[in-house]
Formats: sequence, structure tokens, C-alpha cells
Amino acid sequence: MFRVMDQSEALQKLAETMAGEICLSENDPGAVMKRWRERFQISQKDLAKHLDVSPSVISDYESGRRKSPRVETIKRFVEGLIDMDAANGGRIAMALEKLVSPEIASDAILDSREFGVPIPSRLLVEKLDCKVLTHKSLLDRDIYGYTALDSVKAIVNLTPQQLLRLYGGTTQRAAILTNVKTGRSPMVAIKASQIGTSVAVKPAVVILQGVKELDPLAVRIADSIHIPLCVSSIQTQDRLTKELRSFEPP
Amino acid sequence: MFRVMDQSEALQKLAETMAGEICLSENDPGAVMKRWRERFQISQKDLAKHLDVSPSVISDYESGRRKSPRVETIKRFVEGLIDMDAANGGRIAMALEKLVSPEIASDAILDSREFGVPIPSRLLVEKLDCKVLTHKSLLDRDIYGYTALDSVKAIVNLTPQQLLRLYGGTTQRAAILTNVKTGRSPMVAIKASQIGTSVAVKPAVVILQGVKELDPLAVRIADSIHIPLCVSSIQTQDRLTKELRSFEPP
DNA sequence: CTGTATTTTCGTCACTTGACGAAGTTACAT
DNA sequence: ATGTAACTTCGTCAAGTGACGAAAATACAG
Repeated sequence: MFRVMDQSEALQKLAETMAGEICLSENDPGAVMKRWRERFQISQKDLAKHLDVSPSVISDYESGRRKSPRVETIKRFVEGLIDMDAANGGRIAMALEKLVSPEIASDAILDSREFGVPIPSRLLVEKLDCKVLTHKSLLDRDIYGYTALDSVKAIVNLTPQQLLRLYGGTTQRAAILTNVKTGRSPMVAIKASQIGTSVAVKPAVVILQGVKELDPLAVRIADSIHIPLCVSSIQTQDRLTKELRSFEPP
Repeated sequence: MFRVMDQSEALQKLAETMAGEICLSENDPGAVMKRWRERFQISQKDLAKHLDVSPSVISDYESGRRKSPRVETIKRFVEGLIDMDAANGGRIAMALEKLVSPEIASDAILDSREFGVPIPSRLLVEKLDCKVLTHKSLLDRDIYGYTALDSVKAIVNLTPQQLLRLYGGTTQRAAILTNVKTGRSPMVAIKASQIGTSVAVKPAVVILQGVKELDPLAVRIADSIHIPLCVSSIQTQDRLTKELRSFEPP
């Protein structure tokens, strides 16, 4: 059922995707370089220090001053980001791996999408007709995509480790969970994924569907880890999936 | 169960992987460039003509005269290969996509591996204790990896189109099929995948396991399309998978 | 063997990159 | 308002790349 990729293989895949996207960008490798650095939450200054160059070098690349950087430069840039992330526990890389190389194919995954451009999470929350329970002001934050899970199937079909990765490692994305009765288990899992890390890697927003009676613990967890928790009024999973599929970034 | 990637998405993924591997190669982008070109079965002369440069330019890149080509150069190279393949029906790209982005995750796939270096297929054939029925002399040809399928599960779980792709599109690789009774269906499918193509895309060798009574038609097909057909004497799928996993390229 | 096709090697030169550092700009905290 | 941190812009120069074409080497068919 599942093909499990080991960690170094997944990291290599991530690195290749990053380098590949930079190379193949239409006109502006620099903009793609900047985007990846931002996704790793690393500053130009820190990256420059790590690569042993002056910060203006990074700025020149990302601004597009160099129209066509050399392969060696791209290699150092990509590996620098990954090495620095690894020195911080590697959580962002782990989260990003799933965008580039889905290692889990399961009918628990209803839908998964990458927008290509940052979108305020509020737009998705509104599309799914949600009531916002915590941290409403954080809905101005941008997301880059979403993963939608059938939480019942997820519990049956996925190992605890896989669940942890799916729930926790969706940085800068929305986690959408259907067929949720109280919201307790997902929120516990998401909180558990924060333990022992120096870098915040968590969903930008959690959207629950199917909630009959929301567990106050779920709300308290969302509040404590600063995640907007939203409950969709859409009654069926099929209907919610259809709304998701019809969501168009502006 | 299955996540199906559309064709342009898969091509983009292939292009990224190619560019990514070139960028991230340890010391020699040129050697990786050469490898990809060879896998597309395109000559330096034809690629040079397509890119509107002189053939010595391609040779200089691939030989490593340029230690660190520019991003723009890699982009043109990769896109040139893919465009040229597309003009020939796109069959090699379709086959290569599966190496870089497995779109089918199924328990029908027992194992799938990329060696990273070319290996004479004879070594794998010997590892699996095979009797060679056709085109023994072709076993000196190199393969780059293998895909091993449980043919019973494949028939149950995969669509005819997916079967066609798995059986037919394994260029420069070994196709290993377990729990095969007569060998007839796989060989018919492989032959069917050759129809209407101007570029030969087929397994470098077919290895069958579990054969009780080999259908002479299977042998005739293998003979006519110039594929070495081998029957492994290993009795169980588990045992064969274990041998595969322990196979070490020299 | 000859002829042809493909690939390789290498000198050459205009152009671009990698990198520095100075100066300027922007953002944020106090 | 001031001070600090992060980022941007840009002049500069040595080194490397992109590409040509001539000559040589290699591979293959008849």
C-alpha cells in the first residue's frame, strides 16, 4: 500500500526540486531562490554567513542582478538552506518534502494542492463557510496550499508517525480534516508535533468538518499554539471536497 | 488509492529532476548532462542542431570543460531534450517520468530501484537464477534499474492503461513479474505498448517468476520484439524480492 | 581498405558571473 | 526622535562561461 522513502532520499528529492525549479524558472531564478529561502525561514544575513559570503551577494542574486547564476552557485545555495535547517532539527525540510514527493498515497488524503502563489488563508476559510474560533487575526497570513484528510480513514490507514507528519508538517498550509467528531485527536497530534523543536512548523490554519460537539480541549490547544481553528458548516465531505476543488486563487 | 498526475505536471516534474540532478552533481554536471541525453537516445549532433549551436558546444559541456554551466544553459539543454522527445511521440519522457515521480503507488509494485550507474542486465539475471529463453546476447546491454510487479495484484488493482505504462515504459530497465503462470499476458501487453511508436521504448529484459508452463506465444513475442525473456527458478515471490533487495551493483 | 558520420579537443574572445565593500534605504524597537 | 538590524544598490575586477570553427580522433558501414 505505501512506499516509504527514507530520509536521505527524501532530502535529496527536495534538494533536486528546489534546484530544478530555480533552473527552470521562466525569467527570474532569483525570485525562486528568494521564495525557497523564505519558506525555510532563513534570513539573507544568516545564509550569507553560512555560505561565507557578504550579504549583498545574496541580495544581488535574489533581486535578479545575475540573470543566470552558475550551477555551482545554485548548489551551494540549496545545500546551504538544507544544512541550516538540519542544524535546527530539519523540521521545515521534512514538511516541504511532502510537497515535492508525496510518499504517502492513501485514500485518507482527499485532496492536496499547491497554489504557486501565497494566498491569505482567510479566502479559503470563507470559501469553506467556516466559523473561526481562535486567533482570527492570524487569517491574514499567507498559505501556499492545503492538505485535506478524511480523519476517520487516516486513523485506520496510517501509522502514528505518518499521522504526526501529515498533521504537523504542513507549514504555511491549511490542514483540513473531515469527519471530525470533537476535534480533539487532530489538535493533540498537531500539538505533539511541536514538541522538541526550535522552529515553528505547524499548519497555518486548521479547518474541521463534521464536528458534532467541539471538545473545549481542542480550542484550548489551538489557542495555546497560536493556530486559527475553524469549523466548516458544510455538512458532507463530498460537498467540502467539491468546494475545495472549485477554489480559485485570485 | 491512486493519485493521478496529469501529463504536463509529470513532464514538469521530470524536467525539474533532470535539472536538479545536473545542478547537484558532486563534481561533474557534464557527465550527468550526458547521461540524460543518452537516456533520451538523442545524439549530440541532433541536440546541437535543435539548440542552434555547434556540436562541439555540446561535447565541451558533457566532457566537463565547463565546470559550472549557467542556469540558462541547463534550462535550454533540459527543455531541448524534452521537446525533441515530444516531437517523436514523447514515449521516452513518459517512461522516465515514472522514475522520478511514481504516480502509481500500489501493492502491486513489489520493488523499484534506480542503480545510479549502468549495470549489464546479465548480472541481475544471474542474481535471480534465471534461464534465458530469447536473445541471450542482448544481456550485455546496460540497465539502469528495475521495476518488480506482482502480476496477479497488478491485474486486479490497475487499469489497462496503467498496466500498459508499467509493462511498456520501462526503458533501459528490467521488468520483473512475479506469480506469472504462462507469461502470455505480460508479453502481450509489452508488445501492445510498442504499437504506433517511432521510438523503441521497452524493457531491456523481462524476468518472469512463478511460471508453471510457459506459453510459446510469450517466447515468440519476446523473440520478435528483441527482448531477452528469462524465467527465474526462485520459487516464491518473497524469496525473489529478498534477492532483489540484496542485489548490489559492482 | 575508403568514405561518412559523429564526437572530441582546443585556441580564441566577448560577455557574464562571483564577490567585495561602501553607501543608501527600510523596518522595527525603545 | 535615535539606534540597530536587515536589506538593497551599485561600482569594480578577476575568473569563468558560451560559442565558434579548425583539426584530429573515433566509430561504423560497405
